[in-house]
Amino acid sequence: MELEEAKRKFIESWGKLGSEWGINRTMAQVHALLLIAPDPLTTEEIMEMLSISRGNANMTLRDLIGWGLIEKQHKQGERKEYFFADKDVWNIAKQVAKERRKRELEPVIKVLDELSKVTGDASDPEFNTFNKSVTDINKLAKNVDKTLETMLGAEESWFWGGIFKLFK
Amino acid sequence: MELEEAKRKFIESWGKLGSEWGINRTMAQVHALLLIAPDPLTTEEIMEMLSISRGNANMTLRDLIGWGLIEKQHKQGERKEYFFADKDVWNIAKQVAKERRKRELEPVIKVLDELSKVTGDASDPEFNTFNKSVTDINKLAKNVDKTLETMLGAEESWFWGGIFKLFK
DNA sequence: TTAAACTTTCAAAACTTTTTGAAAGTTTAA
DNA sequence: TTAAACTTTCAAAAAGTTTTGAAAGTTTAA
Repeated sequence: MELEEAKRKFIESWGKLGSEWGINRTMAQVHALLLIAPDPLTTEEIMEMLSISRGNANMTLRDLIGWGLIEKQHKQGERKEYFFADKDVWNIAKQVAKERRKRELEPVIKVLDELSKVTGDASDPEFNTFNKSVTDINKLAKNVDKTLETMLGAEESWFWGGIFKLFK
Repeated sequence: MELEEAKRKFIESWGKLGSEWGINRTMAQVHALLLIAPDPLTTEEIMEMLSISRGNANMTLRDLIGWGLIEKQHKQGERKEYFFADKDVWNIAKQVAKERRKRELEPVIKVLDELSKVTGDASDPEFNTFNKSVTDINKLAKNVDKTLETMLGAEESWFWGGIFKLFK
C-alpha cells in the first residue's frame, strides 16, 4: 500500500471507530488527520483535505480542543491559527477516558445513588427485583469509576508494559 | 421517590447511557425494563409499557438476544414467547465487552496491522509521523485487546473486590 | 387440513444529528 | 480609524438513524 492511500484509510477507519463510540465521524477524522500531520495545519487546510465546510471545521476544532485532544498554535508574524494534535497515544486514551467519565459516568452514578435510596415493601417482588438490579449496577459503576480514577492518575509505564499480566 | 417513578427514571437513564455508547435508545430501554421485571414479559407487554410498535419491539428483542443480554422463555401451554434478562451485572458487562471487542476492536486491529506494514522513505517527515502514530495506536489497541481477553476469561471475584486496588 | 394466534419483515415516515454557507463578529497592521 | 484577514455563529438543508404498521410468514391446536 502506498502512503497516500494508507493515510486515507487511516482517517476513514478512525472516523468509523469514532462514530461507533459516540464521537462524531468528522471530529474523529479531523483528529486522525492531525495525528499523522508532521506539522500544525490551518482551518483552511483541514477544510480542503477533508472536503468539509468552514463552519463544520471550526466547530469540530473547537470540540476537539474541548476534549483536550488538540491545541492551537500561533506562528509569529501570521494571522492564521494552526492546530496540532497531541501525538502521545497514552495521553489520548487518558484524555478520552477522563472526559467520558466526567460527561457520562458521573451523571449516571448520581441517578443510581438516588434510585438506590428508594425504599419499599421487602415482600414485593417488583420492589426486590428493582432494588437488586439498581444496587448491583451502582456497585459496578462505582467500581469502574474508582478504577478509572486510579488508572488516570497512574503513569503510562505499567500500561505499556501490559496491564493484562496482572490478571493471568 | 416512589417505586413507579424510580422505574421510569431507571429506564430513561439506561436508555440515555445506551445512546451515548452507540447502543440504540430503545434497545437499552427494553433491556432496562427486563432487568427490573421480576418475571418474563411478552412482546405485547413490552410494546405497551414502553409505547413502541410491534415491529420495533420485535427487532429490538432480536438484537438483544444477539448481544446475549436477554433470552426467550416458553411457558408450557402458551403460544406467546416470554423474554427475560440475565440479571447478573458482571455477565452483562462481560457480554457487552465481548461483543464490542468482536464487532469493533478486531476490525480496527486488522486495518492497523495492514497500515503498519506500509513502508517509506525514513527521511520523509510525512512518512515518519504517519508510521509512528499508526504503530503506537496499534500497540495500544493490541494491549487493550489482550487485557480484555484476560478480563473476560477471569472470574468475577476480583472485579467486585475492586481491580483498582492492584494499581495503588 | 384450517384458522386463529402469534412473529417477522420492510418500505415509508418521523425523528435526530450533522453539515453547510452566508452573515456577523473580531482582531490586527498600517 | 479603516479594511483586510481571519474566526464564529446559526438557521436551514442534507444525511443518517430509528420507528411505524400493515402485510406476509409461521406455528399450533383442533
